[in-house]
Amino acid sequence: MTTRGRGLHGHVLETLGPAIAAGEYPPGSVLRTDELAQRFEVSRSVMREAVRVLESMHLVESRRRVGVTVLAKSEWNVYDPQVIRWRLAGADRPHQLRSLTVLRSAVEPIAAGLAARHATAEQCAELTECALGMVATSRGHQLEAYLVHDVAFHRVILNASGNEMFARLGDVVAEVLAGRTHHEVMFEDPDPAAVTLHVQVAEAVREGDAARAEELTREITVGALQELDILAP
Amino acid sequence: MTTRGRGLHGHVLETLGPAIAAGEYPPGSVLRTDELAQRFEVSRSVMREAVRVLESMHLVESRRRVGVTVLAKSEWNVYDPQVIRWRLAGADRPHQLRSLTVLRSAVEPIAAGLAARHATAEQCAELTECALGMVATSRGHQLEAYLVHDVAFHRVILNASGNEMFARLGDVVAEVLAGRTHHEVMFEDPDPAAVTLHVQVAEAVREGDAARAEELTREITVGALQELDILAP
DNA sequence: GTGACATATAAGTCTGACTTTTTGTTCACA
DNA sequence: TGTGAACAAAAAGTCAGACTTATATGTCAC
Repeated sequence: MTTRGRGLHGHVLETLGPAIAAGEYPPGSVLRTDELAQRFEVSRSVMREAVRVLESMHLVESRRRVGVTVLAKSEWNVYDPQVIRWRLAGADRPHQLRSLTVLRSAVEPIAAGLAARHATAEQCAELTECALGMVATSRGHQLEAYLVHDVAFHRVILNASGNEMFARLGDVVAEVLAGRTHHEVMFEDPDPAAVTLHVQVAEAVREGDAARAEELTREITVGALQELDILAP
Repeated sequence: MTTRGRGLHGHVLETLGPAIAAGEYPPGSVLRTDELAQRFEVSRSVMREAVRVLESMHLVESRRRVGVTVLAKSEWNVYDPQVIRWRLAGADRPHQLRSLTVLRSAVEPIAAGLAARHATAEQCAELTECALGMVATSRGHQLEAYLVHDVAFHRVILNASGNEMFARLGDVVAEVLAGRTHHEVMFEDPDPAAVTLHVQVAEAVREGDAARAEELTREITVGALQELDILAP
């Protein structure tokens, strides 16, 4: 699925990246390019390219006479989709999933409000279609099919907001929703109330009712927070 | 300030990156590594490292027998701090500033609410200090000094939220605030009402009043939206 | 027009030699 | 004993050149 492994340098990244993201090398650890090149059985040039990419993600820092130093987590480019994927693949997964869910809860209501203002007729149609798809697959253990429509729904909202920063969070939301279905508690059919909320959001967007779209989406994200026991008492 | 230019490859990036981010090469444009290496008077290895970094930002895609293709803006990693800086430095600046301000308006109120719950005593003290600094410099054309305190204030809020995704938006907010002071309308002293709001947010966080901190911060961000004529009628 | 094949092209890879920066040590001198 | 300047070693940085591989495109037979 995510195994693109474009070229040798890509293969190195897919091994070293997750390892660093999982915290296998504590901050301050020092690696040497030559040694890494030997370990991965690639030439120094290939290894250097991989290190450059890790450096651009602020996962490591390369300094002369010292080596390649692993940086503290607080330095990482945590919005880099690849970093997010690497972290979700490792031991940090639960923590990462919580952070992302909180981010979602901040962004999506505002995005829905904007979508109600800016959505095109086509986007409104897509949204309704997604919502109907969710209703149709909400019973009878069709969790995978339901997930597809759920992800599509939220993607349309984020895109329709007209804000490029929101639009680029589509992958993040997809990852969170998939995580919930595949790894977290989600044995039974989805909550009927949540399904209804999605239908109502689609309605509100179609009617251009920004305030209602925002409020309804807030209810959806509050539900997501509660599922992870992130309370708001 | 931002001119780190670490190594030759860094110098290449600082020229090529902004050019691409500014849209000088339309999506689909094809560059050749050898040609670029000649143009920048560096070896192919150095050029390749630079291309790899641009590729990790999804600004370009490198394919055999084709070359280095510039990707559509919708593919870019718009949360990469370097990409944000490059775009802010170019013709895209106004558009970028608007996107980021909308993002701010979504995130900061939620972050303030969380800060009210999670802030340490030290963070509360810092916050109060920042707010007082803002008050002290809010009159008499001390715009630069005011900006320093303003940026610090919002950084503390984002950090105190305890959410790493929010915390990493500190640079973004700093950039937006600096942009407003340096390039946009900001000839006179800051709005006294805004200053008061910051003081009140500090209060609310200190008292652990999440709902009030959130609401007051929302008022601040709504003000920022209005300054850019992003209405909410 | 369709499909198999050949060819040219540009990225990808490897190697080895050389340069540059920086750290840490050593040694002289106050 | 402490200070500092010179020195040596280590690791990244840079370069040039030869070679490999994938692939877009054109060619030809059918």
